[in-house]
Amino acid sequence: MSRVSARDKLLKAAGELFYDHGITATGVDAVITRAGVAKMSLYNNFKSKSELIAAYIDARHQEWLDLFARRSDNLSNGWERVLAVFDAYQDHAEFDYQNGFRGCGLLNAAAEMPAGSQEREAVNRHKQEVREIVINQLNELPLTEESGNTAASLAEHICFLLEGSISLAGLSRDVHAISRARAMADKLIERAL
Amino acid sequence: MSRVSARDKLLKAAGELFYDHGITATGVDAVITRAGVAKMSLYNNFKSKSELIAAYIDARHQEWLDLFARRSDNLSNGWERVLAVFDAYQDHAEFDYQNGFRGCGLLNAAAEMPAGSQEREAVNRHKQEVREIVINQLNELPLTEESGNTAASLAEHICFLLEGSISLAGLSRDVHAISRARAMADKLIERAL
DNA sequence: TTAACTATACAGACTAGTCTATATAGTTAA
DNA sequence: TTAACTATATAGACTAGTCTGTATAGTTAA
Repeated sequence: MSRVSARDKLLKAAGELFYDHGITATGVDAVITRAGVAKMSLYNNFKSKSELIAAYIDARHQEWLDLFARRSDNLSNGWERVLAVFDAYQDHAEFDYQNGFRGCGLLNAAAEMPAGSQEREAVNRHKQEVREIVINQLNELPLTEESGNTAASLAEHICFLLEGSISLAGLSRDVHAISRARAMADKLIERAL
Repeated sequence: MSRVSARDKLLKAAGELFYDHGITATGVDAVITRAGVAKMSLYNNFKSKSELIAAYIDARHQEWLDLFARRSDNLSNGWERVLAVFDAYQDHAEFDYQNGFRGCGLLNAAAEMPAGSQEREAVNRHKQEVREIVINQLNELPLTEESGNTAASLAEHICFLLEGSISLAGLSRDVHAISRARAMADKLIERAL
């Protein structure tokens, strides 16, 4: 009957609870209850809560890559594809969250973890990958590199706008902040050409 | 002998532990042990852990206002005082944290709290106040308001850079990201004059 | 049969918060 | 000076519940 594996149910439930209430504040009992699954199904699929957290971080990373791919697939140039990075985050922000938008799930996860932890490193790698995507798209454009305006530095500026706008959008419950940041990035690229 | 009040010891200990390990992951026993204080001294000074958290958020807010005041006191114009906002965060980032820089303590605190909670609202108010400080400083400058470049929108751009750079600086352990964001803000203001 | 699942009980550490009783330092007033 | 009072601190036992993780026995479906 239930052709959804316990593992997938657990990842879905953990995704919702971790995002809404935070990771540390979410107990494994809450996860299995929401998943509608036995406790041993959790520990048969994951060695520990830590491993479930790692899988959660991986899933969010993959989810964003998929959203970006869908947004950028049919676009013709790097400029549009940089803006699609914002669109992917916007899509993410507009998911039907149980208790409202709370910013980037990965940044929130990192905020709960100690410096140097695997979890923070995993989130760091995700953000580096986003930045590299932006750099690669900008490198396709004929940037006029006057006044030290390299693709790398422009990409960093755009990533600051991205992360800052998502955090503040989550805090102020104003999802439009992300599209305003997108417009700022648009103008920056225009000026750099 | 010990002329430091239990309350101050508790706020200091909570400040360190909450920042380093997160709020939910820090138990009240850990706080009183680090403070070197009896448990009843916590509950004589604070009604609950929630109230200690609220006091922690207040203290971080006040701490930033003090850092900004010290950085901006002897500056002569709004341009420099906007850049002093970055310097205040940089000062904050260079504190001698027990376990390394982990970004903005207030944003991290908000990341652990559910949407709509008092704690998130308090952090939101802090960020709004920072933004208003930036707007007020920009309003002292003769901005050429071509292409919709108002003080408010320029301030939002600068605040995105601020929050984004702090989060990414904490993740990548690269505190210099904040000064690179400062340089970006500097160039933005220059262009807007 | 094999593998993945369920249900439930359990261990042991930890959680926030309360309680009683005691110590000490400073203030007030006879 | 002495005594009473107040405020703040201490130690440490205690409640009632939650935490992660394990153990065990039974069920379901390919």
